[in-house]
Amino acid sequence: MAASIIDVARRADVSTATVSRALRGLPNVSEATRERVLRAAEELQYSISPHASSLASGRTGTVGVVLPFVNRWFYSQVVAGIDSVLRANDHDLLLYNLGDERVHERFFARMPLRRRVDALIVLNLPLSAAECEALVSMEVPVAVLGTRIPGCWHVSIDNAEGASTAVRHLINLGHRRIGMITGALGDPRGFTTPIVRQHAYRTVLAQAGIPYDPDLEAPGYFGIEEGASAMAQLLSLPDPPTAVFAESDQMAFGALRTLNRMGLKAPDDVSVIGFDNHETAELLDLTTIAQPVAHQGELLARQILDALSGASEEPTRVVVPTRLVVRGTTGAARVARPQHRHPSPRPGPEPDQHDRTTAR
Amino acid sequence: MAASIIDVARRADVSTATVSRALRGLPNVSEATRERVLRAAEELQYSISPHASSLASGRTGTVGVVLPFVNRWFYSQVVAGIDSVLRANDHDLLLYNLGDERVHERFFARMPLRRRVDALIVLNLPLSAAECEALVSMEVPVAVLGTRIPGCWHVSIDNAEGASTAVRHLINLGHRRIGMITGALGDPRGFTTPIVRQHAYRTVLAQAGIPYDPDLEAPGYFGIEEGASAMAQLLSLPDPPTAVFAESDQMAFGALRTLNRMGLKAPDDVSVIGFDNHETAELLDLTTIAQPVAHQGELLARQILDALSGASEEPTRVVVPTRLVVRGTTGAARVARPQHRHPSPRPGPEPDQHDRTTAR
DNA sequence: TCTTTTCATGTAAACGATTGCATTACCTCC
DNA sequence: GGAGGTAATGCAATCGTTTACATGAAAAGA
Repeated sequence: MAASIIDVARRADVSTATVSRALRGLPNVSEATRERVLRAAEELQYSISPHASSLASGRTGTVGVVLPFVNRWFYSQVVAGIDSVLRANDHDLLLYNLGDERVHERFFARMPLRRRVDALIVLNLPLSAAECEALVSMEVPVAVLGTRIPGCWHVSIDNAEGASTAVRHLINLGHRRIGMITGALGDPRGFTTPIVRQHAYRTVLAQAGIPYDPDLEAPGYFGIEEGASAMAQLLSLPDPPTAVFAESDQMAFGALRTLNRMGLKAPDDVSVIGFDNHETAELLDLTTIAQPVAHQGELLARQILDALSGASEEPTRVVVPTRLVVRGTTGAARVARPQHRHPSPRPGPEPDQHDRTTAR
Repeated sequence: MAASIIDVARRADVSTATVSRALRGLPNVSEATRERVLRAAEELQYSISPHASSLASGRTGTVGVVLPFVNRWFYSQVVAGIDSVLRANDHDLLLYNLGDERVHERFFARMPLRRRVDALIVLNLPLSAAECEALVSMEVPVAVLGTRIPGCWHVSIDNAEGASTAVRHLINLGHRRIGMITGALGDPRGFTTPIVRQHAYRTVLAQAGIPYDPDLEAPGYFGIEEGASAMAQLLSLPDPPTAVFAESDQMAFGALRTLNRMGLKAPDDVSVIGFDNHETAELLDLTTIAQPVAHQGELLARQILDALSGASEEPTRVVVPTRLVVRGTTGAARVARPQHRHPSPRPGPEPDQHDRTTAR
């Protein structure tokens, strides 16, 4: 049977109140007493009962993390970032994986985290208005990545900027026929990231005077396989793109595989740029837009800790920069192919510096 | 203020005891009453206080997962597997990332999970004898992956079998000079996986009559970068290997990168085989030993649930099979190079079937 | 009709901490 | 030497459940 605070109190010959204060390092405990308590606790191998403690104090010392996939690189990276900060501040991390649609529904029907966590971190979850409200109604600080929820702390990258940089990079290389592999779902429900990126893609093309062609947008749903299919779809066009912007590295990987299987090469046949700087991107020599992934997790955790400590009263929003990383899958557009009537001018020298270029 | 069980009791005009029973679906509650309680709870948006509940019942409904890295593919897969099973059985998952050595020490010094979880799942952690004992002394069921701890439930693959299959595959391709990129740490502390694989490598070579050469074993510490260095080291040997077995795909990726940067190709110059069947392995066309990763997580969770429900009294051990997946990075050994005195015989036809071969 | 069972419900004591308030002892200062 | 202040400690209520036990009513058996 594990020792309780009463046992410690008896052994140190003080009241349980004093034990509680001594153990938590509160003031108003004499040095002698504190030491006696500490020793007693040590000898009895006492460890506090977190449940009793939270029941009495109302604090749980736990932060819930709700996300759609633990097993994808991006999320596991963010979780690692959150964990490191939380852990350093003596908080626990309760993981909620909402991948399955049924789990998702159940979560919002039963609100199992209510009263169980001091705060919530929500990662890239498509949420209905009612669901957002349900979260807010838990009356704990909520920090959000990707999704926009009013009244919540917020961390994000500048998606418009990142996507624009990617597309501009391709244009600078002389490409005019530029496809995009999008991640957009049917119902975004507040998960605006893919929409923002897609919008940036269209805007930049328009600014460059390139006409809009809906056929050049293929859905890849943020998956490798789907990215591969999307690329196949783009290549089957009568006038296929010479460059493709995939809004996630995973989809770009799929795209590269498709090229590979069709005997084509990047960047000789098609330039490919991704988004994320996934750990595998370097291996595959993929040009991409890097975002600080684990760092965003750390920021979320810090926001939460500040909110909890009262240091941050009002929800804040922090935007972290992205960075263009030029590698081997993007290159100058080839001179016009036979079916073009007017050969396009030889592209000028690539204005982006090579490797690790910081955009903006 | 959230409603408590007392509010529900008042509204349904019963005692809190009855509310508790009705809500948990216990017998001995009349249908009429149960319905009344359910409605009252619904109307008040009541949700139970897990802390009060665990304090009173002694159960926490939470399983702790302790691991060295959340942000590596392997672990995030396992966690996803654990999560799915736990979630389906209404258990929560408390994540403990022990990557940092200091966090590790603190964990065992303070045992923060004591009294906080009903059970523990430990993934591939190098643990000292004292640490193992500390875990066992928590007096909750413990399920372990990779590490061996007496008195604990256990899931694993047959590492000896898997590694042997990998090395045999290379031998069957006619290779005689076979290197290994090992993951072994200085102090394994019970994390025997790399040792077992290394031992299998040596044994199979010996069985094939190939003399042991310590220079052919280079440490890669399960990392990409380190795998890359290990490969560089092997290639710098006076008589470099014609094939390399990396005991993890990540290290194999690093190895491939090194080859690539040196202008060499797999399998033309060096054959490479990995271990894990990492999601990226297919992309890089890496031959590897596949293990069911998420599935092992599910098994661990199921063992724990069985232990908790009393269905499994004694710790059990389940071994899941591995499978050789032949892809493009392994090929027949080239005929002997100039410096060899006697040309080795032309290798016979590859006995392993191509792609998706199941090894035992 | 009078036990004996069975079933539904209530009573109240845990569970193991935290914390507002009261108390005591000891200083300090006039 | 008494008033007032401060620091250390104790008392006891409280947090929101669960659950052993008691109770009473209805059903079953004799």
